[in-house]
Amino acid sequence: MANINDVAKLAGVSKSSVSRVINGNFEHMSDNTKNKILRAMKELEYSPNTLAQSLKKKTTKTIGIILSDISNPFWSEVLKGVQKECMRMGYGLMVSSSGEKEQIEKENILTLRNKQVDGLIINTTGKNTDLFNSLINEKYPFVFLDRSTDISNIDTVIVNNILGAKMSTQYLIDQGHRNIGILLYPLENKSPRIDRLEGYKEALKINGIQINHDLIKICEDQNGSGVEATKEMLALPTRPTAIFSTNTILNLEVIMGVKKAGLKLPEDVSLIGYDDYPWVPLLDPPLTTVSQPAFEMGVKSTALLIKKMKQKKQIKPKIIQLEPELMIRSSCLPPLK
Amino acid sequence: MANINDVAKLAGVSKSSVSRVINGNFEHMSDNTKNKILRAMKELEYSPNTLAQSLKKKTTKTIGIILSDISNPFWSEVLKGVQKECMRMGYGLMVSSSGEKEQIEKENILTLRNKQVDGLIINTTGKNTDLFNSLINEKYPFVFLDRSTDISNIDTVIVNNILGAKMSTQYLIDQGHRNIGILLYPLENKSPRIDRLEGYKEALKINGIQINHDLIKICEDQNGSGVEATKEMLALPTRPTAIFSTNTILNLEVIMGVKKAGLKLPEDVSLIGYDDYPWVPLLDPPLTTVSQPAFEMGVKSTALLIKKMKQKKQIKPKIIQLEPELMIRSSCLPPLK
DNA sequence: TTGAAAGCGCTAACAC
DNA sequence: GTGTTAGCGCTTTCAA
Repeated sequence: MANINDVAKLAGVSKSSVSRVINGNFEHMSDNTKNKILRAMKELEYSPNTLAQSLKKKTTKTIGIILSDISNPFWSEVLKGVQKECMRMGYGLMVSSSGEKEQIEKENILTLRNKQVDGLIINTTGKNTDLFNSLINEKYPFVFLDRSTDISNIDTVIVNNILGAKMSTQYLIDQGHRNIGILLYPLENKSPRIDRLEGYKEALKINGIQINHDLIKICEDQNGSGVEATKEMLALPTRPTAIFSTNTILNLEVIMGVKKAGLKLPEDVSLIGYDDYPWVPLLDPPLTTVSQPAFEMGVKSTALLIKKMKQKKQIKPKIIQLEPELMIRSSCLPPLK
Repeated sequence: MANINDVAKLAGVSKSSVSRVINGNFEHMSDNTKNKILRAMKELEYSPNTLAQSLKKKTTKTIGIILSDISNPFWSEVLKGVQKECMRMGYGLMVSSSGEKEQIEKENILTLRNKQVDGLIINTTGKNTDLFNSLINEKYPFVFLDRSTDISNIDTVIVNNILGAKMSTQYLIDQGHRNIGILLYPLENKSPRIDRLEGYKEALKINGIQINHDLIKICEDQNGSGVEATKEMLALPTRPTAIFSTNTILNLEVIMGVKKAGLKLPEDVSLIGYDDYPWVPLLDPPLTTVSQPAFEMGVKSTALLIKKMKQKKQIKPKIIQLEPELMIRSSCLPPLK
């Protein structure tokens, strides 16, 4: 691979001049010099070493994203949006995944930072508060995606999860349901989970329905736990006539759980899931779900980060809240009398 | 952010010594010096600038992947495997997507190369032969993933697509089907598509079934074209009693197409799809598909690339061929008499 | 309009 | 054991 010196030598000029054409600073350059350099570059198939440029310019034109769980198809869709916006803006993208582990999240952040990426999109585990505070201190640009933390004043792209849960719970209530179960992954510090439970409770409260804690199931993260949880819930004396599932994986496990309990969907029990995909309408039964604008989340968070990186002086952080949408299909029916 | 000079100054030593402890070359260093440096590093919260290290060491410990189409959930699964193996081996990962465009693929490759990533995993559009040849010339390490090209002697991770198509076509024939339709995206130079058509034809041939070109539908890439293609095929005088779909997106479109044609799956027409996911068994009907080891493809291609990068002298390129598996569910029935 | 020289943050050969 | 020095490939003053 040829370098700037090779080009300079071949063109018979100094490397400063070559650098000028690399960076498009021709204004005061003779056409002759310029052409000589251009020709030499072509001949050597030269293209500048981005690493060296970055070291000097102190910017890599690359951002990093840290996902909590790359397994969830929801994040693939988000990633697609991130990727697209990066491409459009001429940025590179480094991807990593924390697997919901605080420690790995921390390492990933540190590694990416050392690689000098210009900014970070973080779908945080919700912990690591100290680290985030120190990033803020250093004025290192980052945005939170989908999940916020206790730390206020961070640019964030988020979906209205209270609304999503409220809408779907209300929809079930409107159909006549009173015993509505909800399945969640452990709340920990994760705002979407907390908010979805909150929205569920709010809807019940507004409608004067007592909260039954047996109908709130916290499933273990990641291992088919939703199937068992569903069966347990359906074995309850106060068996729910409807279930609200708060995660893509859980949606599938609830469907399996209901079948295993020997019950029929939606005749015996109604179901609303979370997140929407092209295949959801083709499930048996076609699932009513809360749809989140995943792709848009990716695009918006990237745009927000890039904007933040570009502005020299601190501007007031922005919280972009997107709205979920209830996709009504045929997995809900009024309860049997 | 502190740099190596700050540490050296604070510890009262030269930066060579600091560099030594960064790189773990303590053997001949006094404990005293070492401790002074360690303390200074901690105090300044120092961590080395990877960019500068890379420029000097001529290796970035980062690889790049170029996907043809990040939209397909299949690639999310592959990416998961790539990500995991990168993590395990201490490599960073840069992700880009060509959207099946030759020109964008080329730009992506060039950009990543300029960013000095140590190697590339390429799920190629199948064109860009000249570029690949020049990479080979420069001894720049890359592996092909899922698709191969005319260029021989490239490390490649691939799935046996002929077998996948043959297995599923044979399965349909065994059920008594003779009129079997196949849906494909444009073959262009894409080996999996070519091979799947080949496998389909081979199975027919072995069983003495004449190929009917009306039953081979090439759908336009990416726009619901599969729905129309299915309807057209089902309107044929020699209407197929079974359909073989060769892509995740097409699977869904065929299901929709059959419904729109007023036909029932699997009673009126059997269907085998390609690629498997947790939600496939929950579709209506539970879909029989050819399952590809997507995650494993990601892991294996990464491992192969890293191995290739590490060996100094050229070793004979390796083709890793993985096997697909037919996941039999209930979307196929013997044809009506 | 162009070139010389310093320096981005680090490593490594060499000298002591 | 430790420091000096040159240099990775580039950009950017500054001077000519």
